[in-house]
Amino acid sequence: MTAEALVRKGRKFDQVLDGAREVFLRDGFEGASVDDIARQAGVSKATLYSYFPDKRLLFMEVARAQCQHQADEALASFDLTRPPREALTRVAHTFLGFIFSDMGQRIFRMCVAESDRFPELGRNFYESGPMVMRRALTSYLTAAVARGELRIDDMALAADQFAELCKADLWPKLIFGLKTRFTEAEIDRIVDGAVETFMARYGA
Amino acid sequence: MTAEALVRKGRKFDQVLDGAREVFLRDGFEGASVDDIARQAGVSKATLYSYFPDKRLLFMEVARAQCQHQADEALASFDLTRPPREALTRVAHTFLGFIFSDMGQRIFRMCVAESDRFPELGRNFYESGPMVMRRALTSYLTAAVARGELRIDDMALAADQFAELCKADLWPKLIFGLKTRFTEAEIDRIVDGAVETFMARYGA
DNA sequence: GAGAATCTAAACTGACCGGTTTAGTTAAAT
DNA sequence: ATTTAACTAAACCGGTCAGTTTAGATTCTC
Repeated sequence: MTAEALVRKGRKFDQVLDGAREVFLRDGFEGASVDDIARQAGVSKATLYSYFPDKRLLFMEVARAQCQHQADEALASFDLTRPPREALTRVAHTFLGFIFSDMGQRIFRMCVAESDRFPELGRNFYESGPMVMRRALTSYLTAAVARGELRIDDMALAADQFAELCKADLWPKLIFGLKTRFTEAEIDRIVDGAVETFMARYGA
Repeated sequence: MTAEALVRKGRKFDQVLDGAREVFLRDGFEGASVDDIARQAGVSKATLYSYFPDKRLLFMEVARAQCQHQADEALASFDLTRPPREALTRVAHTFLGFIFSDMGQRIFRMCVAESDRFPELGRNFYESGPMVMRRALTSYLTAAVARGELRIDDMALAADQFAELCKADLWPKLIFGLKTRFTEAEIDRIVDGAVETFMARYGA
């Protein structure tokens, strides 16, 4: 008996989660039927219900795992030692690459839509979304200030401002369906503009 | 026969729209049942269906009207003649006052959630939401640049950046349910920070 | 290979929902 | 006062969905 057997009672646990993720992300919470999920997972409905007491908890688990996964991935490529313009440009591209991805959008949409039905979901997403970005940026900014490369009084505010600057123009267009993808040039315009504005305020 | 009788065939048209708005904003598109709407509107289901061929079109009409109404309201108080710090601070407070309102939030949530089911909805919201803000700001910035109070190369980018700066920190917390309202001090911190950063970049 | 745990397919329950219909009532126009 | 347009309440239809049950098949363990 392995350790996780206490939680994952059977061998098809992962199949269920994978199928649920796929269908939930495609159709949303209400749009996804449990029969669809079971079919997608290649599992009987009874098996699914032997793992999760109801649809709501299955959804929560999918969302939680997905947020976790993305937070980890986002944190992977951070270099605290580079000078501000370079580091910020790089962070911005990573950040946008994620929130503009199909997966990132779907998760955002789902969290916004369902976060009053599932208050935990919103909090969870915030923790492993905006909060991760803020922490990563803050620690970089702190290091850069210590090196005398930046001058910042309110570190958290500076981090949040930079994140917001990166979304200018593009994010609303994406989220409300006016565009579905952007050229390198469009992204560079925003990122360079964000870095420029940030440096104008906080550059040493 | 009045002019609007061609469109509003009967006397309870407004009742239906009012009831629909209330229920849709409270429960979302899927969550709202037509029976609920009819009950809330104080109207029979048959009457409701005599005005609108189906639930989807009723929803679209409610959303359209609501977006229009808010766009008009937002544009009311703009003073193109004031100096940047004052004008921007004022715009920021108006802007935040709206997007932080209960109504503003609900509409945003609804548009995000349903804008792949109803592509028109997203576009409509964008036109009478972000786009209105951008146009208003752009025209102010243009005037201020002409007066020599600001120096801006990409007007649209500057406008979008300012709007984004105003949402730093607060907006994600609100939208993901970490907080439901903010103190004056919390808002001032963000608005002042936004104006400061904007002026650092674009001040003449 | 026996027994226990896990899984399956499919039928079923009970509830809800969008939309229609019916038979009759209220209000407005002439 | 009569006609006509708008409205009502309630039953009804076809369909979907979450969740349960059943009877049996598969897989794992020892």
